[in-house]
Amino acid sequence: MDRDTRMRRIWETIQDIPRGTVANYGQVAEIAGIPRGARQVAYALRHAPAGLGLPWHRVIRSSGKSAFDPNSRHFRMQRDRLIEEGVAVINGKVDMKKYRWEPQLDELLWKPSSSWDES
DNA sequence: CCATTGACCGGCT
DNA sequence: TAGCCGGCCAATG
Repeated sequence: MDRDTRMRRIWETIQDIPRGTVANYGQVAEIAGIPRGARQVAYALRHAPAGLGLPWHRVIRSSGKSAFDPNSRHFRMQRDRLIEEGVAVINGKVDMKKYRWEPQLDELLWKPSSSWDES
């Protein structure tokens, strides 16, 4: 799988994260068909065209914390957007047990074959 | 080709 | 709970 295909799958997966829920990097990678690709998700997110309008704020670390520096503009934007969606952020942390995206099988299969074939 | 980097992760102290 | 640490893996230098 080449770089563009990987990034495309990652972006598509992130688009699927429902409002009011969050997903961690490793989870996005796995659903995108890239096991152990957490760092690739970070890369794809870093290089995503702004025009895609990805809900990037719904992607956080497995620890429940933002990947950004607490003093950064990104951190505040992420926190504010999550709160606006109804996701509780207590002491900079999200309760993963409660808000983690739990996609059902049919949610993963509605996509076109291009997203689940291998090679 | 080898070394470093990074919006990461999970186990262990 | 908070770090530290080794593992991870594509992109960069």
